[in-house]
Amino acid sequence: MDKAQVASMLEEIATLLALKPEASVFELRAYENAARALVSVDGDLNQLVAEKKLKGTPGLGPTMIKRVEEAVQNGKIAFLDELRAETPAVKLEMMRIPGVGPKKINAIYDQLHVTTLAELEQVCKDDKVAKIPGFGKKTQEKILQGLAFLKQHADRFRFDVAFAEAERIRTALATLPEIVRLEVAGSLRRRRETVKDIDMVASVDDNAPEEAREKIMSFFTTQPTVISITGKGTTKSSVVVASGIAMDLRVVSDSQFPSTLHHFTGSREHHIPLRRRAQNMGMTINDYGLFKISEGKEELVPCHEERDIYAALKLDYIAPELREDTGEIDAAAQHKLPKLVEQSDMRGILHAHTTYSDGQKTLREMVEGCIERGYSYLGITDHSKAAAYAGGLSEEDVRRQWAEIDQINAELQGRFHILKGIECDILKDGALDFPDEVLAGFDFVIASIHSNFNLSPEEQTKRMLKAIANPYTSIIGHPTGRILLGRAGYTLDMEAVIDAAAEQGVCIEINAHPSRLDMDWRLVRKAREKGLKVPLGPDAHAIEGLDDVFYGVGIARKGWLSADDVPNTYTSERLIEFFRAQRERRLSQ
DNA sequence: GCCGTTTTCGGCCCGACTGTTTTCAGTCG
Repeated sequence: MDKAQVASMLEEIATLLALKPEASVFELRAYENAARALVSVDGDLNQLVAEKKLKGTPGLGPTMIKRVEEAVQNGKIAFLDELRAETPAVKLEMMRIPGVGPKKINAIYDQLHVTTLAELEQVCKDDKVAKIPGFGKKTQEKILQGLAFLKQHADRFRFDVAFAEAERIRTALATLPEIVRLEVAGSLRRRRETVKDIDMVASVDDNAPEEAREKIMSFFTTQPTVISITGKGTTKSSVVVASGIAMDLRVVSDSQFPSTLHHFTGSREHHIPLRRRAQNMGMTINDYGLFKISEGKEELVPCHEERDIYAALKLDYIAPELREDTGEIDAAAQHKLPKLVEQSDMRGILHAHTTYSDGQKTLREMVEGCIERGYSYLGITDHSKAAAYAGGLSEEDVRRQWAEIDQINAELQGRFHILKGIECDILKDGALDFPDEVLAGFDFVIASIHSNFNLSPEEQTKRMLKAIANPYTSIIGHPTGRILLGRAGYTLDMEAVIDAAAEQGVCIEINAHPSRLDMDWRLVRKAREKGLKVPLGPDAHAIEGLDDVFYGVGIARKGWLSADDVPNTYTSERLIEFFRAQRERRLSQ
């Protein structure tokens, strides 16, 4: 039983408590808090429990510790089982319908006794839901729409999909002279790997006439990518865009813009301690501003930018990517936030493929793509021979590629440099796919798993640890193999992997492909704390794939990385020396 | 259920929007 598993059990308790009319909302919140507290605790949970080290963790009181211990020792929590037993499964399913919460669920259940979502759909169609006191036609229609939406989508979208939709509309809106400031907010601005919807905030001049807002909203709701309008007013409008993502636009007076943007950027988890801090300082925050409370009256604290809000709370500016309540507020108070890596820090590409294996472009074309984008080096990493499905390179292919690299490097001397790399398969037993004498010829080696995903967690971890122990391994590629919204990835003990990599001085990449974003930012954070270097790999199979670095930068920032934590921000000379020293140190161990 | 430089009891973030009502409950972020 690991932390994530126990945390999800605590979350389930919170949800089930929400469905119990007599339960206290504060008890419920205590379970939510405990779940999050547990995830961010350091160390192996079994060991923490055995050594009684959970005591003193904020958010984990005596009851919560008892629940966690029970989960670890018995694999279950009796209280959770009790709640499950007394809660019909359909109530949990109904929680996923937008606009439907515990109160409505209980009312529908008590009055109509539905046992499945299909039955719920039927009683809506039979006009029975609208007749429940406090309900009406619109609520019934909204439930039907929500059910249809649930059927169509798993209700989350990949970052890149949502980002592209948001950019289309943002660029269009930016042409309106009425708009003073315009920003994407929400989880998209925080660079979450998947998002539920898109939030956008625009401002108009404080003295702008009502027509200005109306014009903006009409323009917004008639964009070509809008497939349906779910709400239209002068302060907020909601639409669904082509890929099925819901999108909200809020229009506020420019003086309110920083507060509104901040509010809708979230996260909710970040805002809770921030508001508590404000309260302790005699202030209050809402989406219209920051107010000083004196003698019962609220006095606006002028904020021209988001930065001013944090400054008024005696905090360094907290970048949106960090607003997840994972210690950023304390760090900001103590001036200990890192200077986050930026796209402009990136000097070269590590992890790209060519026509030698499964890439679509030649080595030379990939080099040209890098030069056009202002990069000064490319670490080329085609597949090794075990990846037969991807045209993995034989030793002979490798030597042929090295010859071409030497030739192009000679041509481009002083302007651009290609590093000889390989994405070498980690075989089932943890050995690498080339013998040492071949591996020694590469400037660097990315070791990745592409087969045997279904080993037991123990075996998979052992396999990965063996690959890390190989002195020629420079970087571990896409460490969990997950495909966002597609597959979970192989199960292995990532904390053990990070510890081993830290001990041996091996890097773990952030695979920047938007369907992977692997390693996960929560793990990046842990890797940084252990002192790992984390390169960004676009895993490009075509020229445009080089641009995926952008997604990786977002994840690196969410993992609190600075430029110095990311080797491909180094100059090519420094990077080559970094890999050389890494190998020398490991061979001498 | 958790927590404490005003507190071991009495708080716990806050406001808008929607849909239903005619003054408000529920949901959301």
